[in-house]
Amino acid sequence: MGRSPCCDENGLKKGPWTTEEDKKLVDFIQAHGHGSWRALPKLAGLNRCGKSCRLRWTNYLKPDIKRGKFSQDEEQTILNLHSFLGNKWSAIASHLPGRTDNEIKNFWNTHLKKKLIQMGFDPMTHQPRTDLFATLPQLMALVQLKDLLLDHNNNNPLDHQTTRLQAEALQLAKLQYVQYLLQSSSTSSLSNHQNGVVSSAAAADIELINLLNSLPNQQLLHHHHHQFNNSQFGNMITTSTTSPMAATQPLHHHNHILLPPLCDPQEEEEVHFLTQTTTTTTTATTMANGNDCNNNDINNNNNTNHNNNNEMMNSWPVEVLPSPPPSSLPQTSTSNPTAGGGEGTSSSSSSYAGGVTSYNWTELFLDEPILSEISL
DNA sequence: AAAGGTCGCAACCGCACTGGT
DNA sequence: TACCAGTGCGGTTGCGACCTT
Repeated sequence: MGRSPCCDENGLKKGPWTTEEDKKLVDFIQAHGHGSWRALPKLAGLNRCGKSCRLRWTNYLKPDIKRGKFSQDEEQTILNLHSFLGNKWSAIASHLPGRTDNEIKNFWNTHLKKKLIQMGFDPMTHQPRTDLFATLPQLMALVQLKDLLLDHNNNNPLDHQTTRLQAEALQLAKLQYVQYLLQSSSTSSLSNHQNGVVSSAAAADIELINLLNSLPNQQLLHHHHHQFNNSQFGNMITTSTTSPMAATQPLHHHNHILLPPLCDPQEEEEVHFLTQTTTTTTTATTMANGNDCNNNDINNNNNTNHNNNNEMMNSWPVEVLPSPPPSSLPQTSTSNPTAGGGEGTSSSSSSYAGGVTSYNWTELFLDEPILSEISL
């Protein structure tokens, strides 16, 4: 069970590989195979440890490695597999020819996880998060939207009613979040902590906290003359970040998340889109549908709410597969991922598909009294 | 133009597992 | 059975590129 000696013990080189080193490694492996990775560096004339050589070869230099952007199919495959394999990157990679576990892991952490969070899905379970806190990105978007609409349509300063609603919405959100923290501390989060495991669901919370931190402080304080007390909000953040989770998770700061995008945010023209909208209800619905990145015909959306919900799902191709049993959700057990849960190749299952198709943002929005009030 | 911030990816770290002795 | 080398794997970090102010 001994650990491999590390590179720094022998003054071996670390860090980025040069083209010369790459060439030495490739030439040697093509001529002799890698054999023993530990012996390889000396034989190949490299001042690196074997582990570093192995990583460089498997993650970058191997001839069959596919590089470049992930396709929609690949993206969907990753989502499907992750929904029941969890962070078993190597297992996921085995279903994506030419892609390495490292590359998939990076892609997940930088793109797909954010995407799910923005949509209100728990990236750990791939299920919709029904607590109000999970809907905060959309709630904030709605509040912002109200501002935009008023500014655009009336060209007037914000009225008191709007700012009051903004404050109420955030107060409600705050209370909901505190309740959420209390509940979760006695259930999943706590058990995860006890196991020394940091759940991605809680990581999602941190991301949302950051979102909260970035959005309303400026906006509300700017418009609301401090009716919504900044220190109150700050306390909420402080409370949350003192949790064991927060202590172990880096606080990634993200830019504003205005809408739950299903398309590439870079392709969205949010301001243009929003300022063309004439009613809040329409916009909330469109936000709920989320996928109309290239659709400027708002009136059409207004008449096709339900259809668009389906289109939303279609915009992100989902394999129609049976849902796995709960036990096959990502776990931290040490069981072999290939042994349980039926890690099939073409017949694999996905809870993700079921979760998405049963989820309706419109209902979530309009069932909230405060949001109904805003949308009137 | 420059400084600071953010993001994405390559590489590293360290634990876990396997098989040989 | 214990030890050790080799390897697999998931989490984390460092840094360059790009973006924003």
